[in-house]
Amino acid sequence: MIPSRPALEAAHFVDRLERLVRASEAADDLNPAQWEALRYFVRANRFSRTPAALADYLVSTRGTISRTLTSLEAKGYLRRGPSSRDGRSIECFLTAKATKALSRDPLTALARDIEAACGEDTPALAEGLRSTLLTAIARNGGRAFGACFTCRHFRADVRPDRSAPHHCGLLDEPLSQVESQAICVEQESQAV
Amino acid sequence: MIPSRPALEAAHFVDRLERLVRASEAADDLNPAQWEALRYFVRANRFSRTPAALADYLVSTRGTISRTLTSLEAKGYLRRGPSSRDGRSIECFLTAKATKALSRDPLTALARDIEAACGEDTPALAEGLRSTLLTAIARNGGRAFGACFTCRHFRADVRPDRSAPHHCGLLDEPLSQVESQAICVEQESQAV
DNA sequence: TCAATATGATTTCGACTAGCAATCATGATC
DNA sequence: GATCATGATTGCTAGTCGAAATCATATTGA
Repeated sequence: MIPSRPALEAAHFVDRLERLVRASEAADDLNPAQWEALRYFVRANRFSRTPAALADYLVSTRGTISRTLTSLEAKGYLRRGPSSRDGRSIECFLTAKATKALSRDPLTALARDIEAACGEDTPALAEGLRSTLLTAIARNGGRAFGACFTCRHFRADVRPDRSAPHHCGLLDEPLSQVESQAICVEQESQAV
Repeated sequence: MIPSRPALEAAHFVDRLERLVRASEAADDLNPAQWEALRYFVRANRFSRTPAALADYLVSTRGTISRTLTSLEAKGYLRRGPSSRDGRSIECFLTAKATKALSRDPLTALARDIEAACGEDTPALAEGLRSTLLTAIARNGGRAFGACFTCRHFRADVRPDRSAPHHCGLLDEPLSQVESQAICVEQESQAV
């Protein structure tokens, strides 16, 4: 199937926009892969802050990710520690330096441009891109990494604990309100 | 200014979509930069098929581009020759091998996903992205590289020659119908 | 229970890429 | 015609990536 001209143009624009972002990223002392790692960890829930999950998210290899994290840790953006859930696994935490860096994330500049250019049509654009992403991920056999609360294992308000009222049916763990908004490596769409 | 949530999400989706494309690109014997060079040259008009124009388009340096082109030439995707317009300049031509490679461009797969996901909203998505790109380029002080016929130097149907009826007022050159659709390094928006 | 297998993280290795700065040639300017 | 701007390339260096090997821990199933 040959895509229509608007579809081809849209793909080109995605490509060029991303290249502009990458050009800005080099200005800091972080490279594109390192930026993406920071962006991931700040949005990932506690089941998903591992090198392997990041490798899946970025469609990269674990070896490559390992070195990216070593580099981030050396520069003081990240701390690695053993996982309490799995003896093989490593858990990653962002430092205050990382949080500060994220406040000047070049991707935020792109978001501003989107808003300036699209105005009230921004939500429609976001929805179109979201559904495109899901289509593309399905085609490539990858994982969606959607928000926790959109998952079919999510159970809302089933616990008496007010600080963690929700529940993950897959991992059998309580979930706070904030956690339910985070992205999760295990997330699966509601629809069957 | 802090962007709205939909704007931030849209930016994230652009980022992730591009990463998926990059992951597919590695499957061929071309790397991302080489793919982008091929995509550029197949769409660039004859005033724009130079290393310097490509460097501007990709927001890269001429040294880097020079090496990318050397690599493409060694692999048989590209041919470099002297420019007839400028003794310092080099003109690049894609080979049949490049044309064939472009038919399996991973970015075309993205275009298909866009069309599958957005259906009749695809043109609206393309417009939103186009106007975002123009905003982003303006902010970064770059060049737009728009289609020739959208340029303020473009003069339609001013020549008797049916094979090249249009005219570029900046370079003082005749333009064919096909050329007027191509992207141009000199393109400037109509609006003042 | 315990061997076989799967998964998670890391490291080594080699190929490649990027940007910077220097160099050389040609064009444009005054 | 001297000076400066522009176009292309290359040496240098730092850094990136992926594949494969290695080691540790979990999981599975006979």
